[in-house]
Amino acid sequence: MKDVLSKMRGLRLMRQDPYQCLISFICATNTNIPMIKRMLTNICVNFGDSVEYCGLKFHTFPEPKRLANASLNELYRCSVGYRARFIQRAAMTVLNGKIDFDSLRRKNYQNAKKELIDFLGVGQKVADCILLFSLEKLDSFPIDVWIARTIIRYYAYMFESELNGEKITPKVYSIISSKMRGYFGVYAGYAQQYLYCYFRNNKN
DNA sequence: ATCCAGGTACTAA
DNA sequence: TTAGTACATGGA
Repeated sequence: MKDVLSKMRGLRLMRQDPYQCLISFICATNTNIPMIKRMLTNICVNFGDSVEYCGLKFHTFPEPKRLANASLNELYRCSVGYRARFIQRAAMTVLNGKIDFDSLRRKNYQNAKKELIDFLGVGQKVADCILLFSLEKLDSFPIDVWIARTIIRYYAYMFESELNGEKITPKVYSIISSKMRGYFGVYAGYAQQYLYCYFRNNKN
């Protein structure tokens, strides 16, 4: 960690819009980063508004209303596959005001996480990402395949062989999560980001 | 052809 | 509660 910190110094978390973060990470399940970018670009091009900035054209992220009213067939054209249903439902829930991100921001990690997992298409990992990237829960420690490999390689000594291979079952997720959150403390999320970026970009 | 990718829902023990 | 399995898509 000491080595990673010095090499990645300056890496920072942002406060992404929670709704955009929710939709984005619903798209991020069981696929790869280039594909995620493609899905989100498609969503913006198909449903967002076109704007011009510094002579360049962009498409905004569509408002909840626009996505909630999109048909499944329209969503399929964004190459989101089986996620179309989840995206539609999530947008509707946000539109209806059935989820209040500002209140989640005031709650602690555990309670906020419980509410996020109520979304279809949102499990522990996606919830942890929203908590860390949008809701200021810096003690959230998202576990994807890459951070899992890093932990198995460098932190396996902390576990009593509860890690069956590399498969992140919900149970294994909980075990790793609580162990890492306990170890790194209130800035566990920053620890996760530094480890993730370092070991993903350097492909060790 | 088969596996994998910033996992999750569903079902049956 | 906990394992097995299906899931859309596209690249390797």
